[in-house]
Amino acid sequence: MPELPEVETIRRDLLAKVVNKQVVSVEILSNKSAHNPVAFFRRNLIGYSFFDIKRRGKLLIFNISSDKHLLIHLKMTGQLIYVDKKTRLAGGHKLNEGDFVQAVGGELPNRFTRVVIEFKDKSKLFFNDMRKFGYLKIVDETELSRLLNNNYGIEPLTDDYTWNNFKDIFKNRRTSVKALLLNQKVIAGLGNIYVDEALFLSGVRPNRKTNSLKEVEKKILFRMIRQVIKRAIDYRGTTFKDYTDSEGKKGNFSKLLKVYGREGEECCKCKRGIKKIRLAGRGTHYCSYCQK
DNA sequence: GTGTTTGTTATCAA
DNA sequence: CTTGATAACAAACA
Repeated sequence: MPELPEVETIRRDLLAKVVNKQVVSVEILSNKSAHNPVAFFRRNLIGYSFFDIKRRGKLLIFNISSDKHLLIHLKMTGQLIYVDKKTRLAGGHKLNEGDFVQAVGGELPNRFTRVVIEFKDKSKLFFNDMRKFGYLKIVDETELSRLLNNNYGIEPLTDDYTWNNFKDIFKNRRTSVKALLLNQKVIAGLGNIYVDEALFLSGVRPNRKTNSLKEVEKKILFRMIRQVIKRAIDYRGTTFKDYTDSEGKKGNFSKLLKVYGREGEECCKCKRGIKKIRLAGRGTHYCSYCQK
């Protein structure tokens, strides 16, 4: 379940690993995963390289050394794992730490590998995706700006993330604060895990209507969202099930989660039980004492 | 066989 | 027109 911190971790890692390396081959093992005709997809990658990697919300944007861009969305179970020549020639992709999660299994490609991009230095980038929700798509400048302009709200780690912009997202809305924060067109990058965490850190119940939040609650939420996102990036993301970084390693933020996945456990503040309900169609975790 | 997991979109309703 | 609520998608696991 890669959200902003996980996608950002992958972006930073891959910047150092694949930028300015020429693509020499592209294997598409599942047509569903590449959202272009196969011939178009291969023709627009082979022979080119990526000169930069950007991110908007949970979407990765690889700038191709042409006028095009490779979009990669991991959705729920997507992974991008990079293996260099040395590791490949060593006869396997197992890490000493034994850190590969189950879905990777230590072997690449594996049965969930959908796309493989090989670079001139014999390194390879594997796109694994158990559930085939994720995708790779090559778009031109026009389509890219259309997508970015229409689908993404304020971005927590940029200069756009100001108190003025944040408080505006509550205007003229009356849904639950959980649904609001999950809406990528309102605020980009949060998913189920970090919404629950940010609301706990702010002492706000997920089912509160957006127009019921007091100014001070919104202010705390504004700060806590940025804080939890930053901390999670510092810890290289959260692995709850399938997420791994570009080396197949798990994220370290999992043990710092206060409510997500902790149904029935003691609240770290008040020692009462963490509750789990269904809200906005999602499993929702909170403390009914600490969150008002 | 059933329920559960979630990012995003489609669809329908208000 | 806008906004919201919900189903659907897909695959695996308990």
